Amino acid sequence: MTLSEENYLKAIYHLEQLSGSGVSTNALAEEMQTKASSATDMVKKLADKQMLIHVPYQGATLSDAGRSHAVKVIRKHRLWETFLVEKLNFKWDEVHDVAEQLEHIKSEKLIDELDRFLEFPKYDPHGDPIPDKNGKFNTIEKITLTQALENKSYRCIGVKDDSSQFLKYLDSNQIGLGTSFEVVHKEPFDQSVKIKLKDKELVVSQSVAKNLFLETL
Amino acid sequence: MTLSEENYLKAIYHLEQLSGSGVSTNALAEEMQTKASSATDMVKKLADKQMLIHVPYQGATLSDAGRSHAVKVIRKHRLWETFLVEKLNFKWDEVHDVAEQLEHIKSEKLIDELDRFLEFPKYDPHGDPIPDKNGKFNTIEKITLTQALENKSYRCIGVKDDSSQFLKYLDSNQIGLGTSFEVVHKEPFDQSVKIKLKDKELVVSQSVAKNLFLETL
DNA sequence: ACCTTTTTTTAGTTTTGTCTAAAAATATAA
DNA sequence: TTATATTTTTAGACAAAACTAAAAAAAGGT
Ligand SMILES: [Mn+2]
Ligand SMILES: [Mn+2]
Ligand SMILES: [Mn+2]
Ligand SMILES: [Mn+2]
Repeated sequence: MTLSEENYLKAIYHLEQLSGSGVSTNALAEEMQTKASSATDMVKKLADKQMLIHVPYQGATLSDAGRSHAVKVIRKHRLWETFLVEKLNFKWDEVHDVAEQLEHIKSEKLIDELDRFLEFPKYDPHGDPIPDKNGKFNTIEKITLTQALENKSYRCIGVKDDSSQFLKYLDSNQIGLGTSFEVVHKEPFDQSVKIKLKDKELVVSQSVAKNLFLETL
Repeated sequence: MTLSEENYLKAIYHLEQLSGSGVSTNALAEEMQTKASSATDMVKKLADKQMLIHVPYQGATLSDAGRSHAVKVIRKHRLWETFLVEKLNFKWDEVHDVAEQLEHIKSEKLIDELDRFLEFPKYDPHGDPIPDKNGKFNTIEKITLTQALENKSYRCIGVKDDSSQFLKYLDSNQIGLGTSFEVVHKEPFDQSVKIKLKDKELVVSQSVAKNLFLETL
């Protein structure tokens, strides 16, 4: 698998998770920031390599081999992100781009030893589950802040958007993984949410609310 | 700098160190395990990018920018090798191929934090000096076992050949970095050397002797 | 100096991954 | 159902990095 093929596999895996079904050429091109014709080319190549099934005009569906490889790349990405934060003083908004490079390093021993070195972490710095050596990982149900109820308390356990912009916004408002707060008010007009954390009140927009994963306290 | 350009820069740097002068196209092709025509293509490209000076039919000489970049890649290679051995339970014969991949990861913060995490090591697992952030590194004079004198004692401080084959040979004979021994006899007929280490005597061939770096005790 | 061998460069091709433009298939909507 | 819009695929081109084959330059030997 080349670097490019791995990135496409990861993108297809991601889109399959979101939609629950096959992945359209346009959606894939959009996700990969490229043209539909390029996506078609790669889908055909990956179909040749038995990584997915492609029915022309009907989209692509990962094979077991393709899904397994995608999960391996995701495992590497999340382990490296964890390493960068835990050992190399990176902030959670600085790790993604470097992990995008590191996830393509080829060495089974490297990644398994890294896993051991980090003491087999279950979640990465953004709250995403880390697949183990066999590709298994936790999928606890997470709600977003848009789904939370007034006067109830929650803990932040993940982010849907892991862009540097969003993460820095959270930092500047003292919200991180593990942060607990109470939902004070949900504004019907613009779907903004007022929360109380550490005795401070804060209003967050809908764009923020829908990207915060919570667990009920 | 692309991965390929970086590998060529490293090779040219290496050959310049060995010969002390400019690098011929053939030597470069040999080092890179490729054809002379490919070497010419890349030398021209690197000359365009001001990484080296190329006089047709006269070979290539690194510019300051080229040498500086080569040293940066070498710094990364050696820091990663150190990380693999110190933290991830790799043996010294297992690190090279993985480091060849890791040395191309682009992130200044990554490598400087790795350096700090490893507590600014001065030498890699093969005894090669690690350039610091500014590209400076120790160049202590090293002799090879072929140059050692009878009835004198030495300590192994490096290897010239870092192939897995050679390193495994050393392992199986209990020779590693820091190992001390006495030179018992130098055989004029075939340049083999008999040494005494930990009360055991061992005869090593000339091929072995010329790849072992020593310091006088 | 002249011929031969070796080294280096040039010219043209291949593969991978991208692109634009155009054609074909599918979806939508009057 | 038929026209229109959208999506997807095909066709052809390009850049990077490799290759082979051939031409050109330099080095060696007599
Ligand atoms: Mn990430
Ligand atoms: Mn992550
Ligand atoms: Mn090495
Ligand atoms: Mn080394």
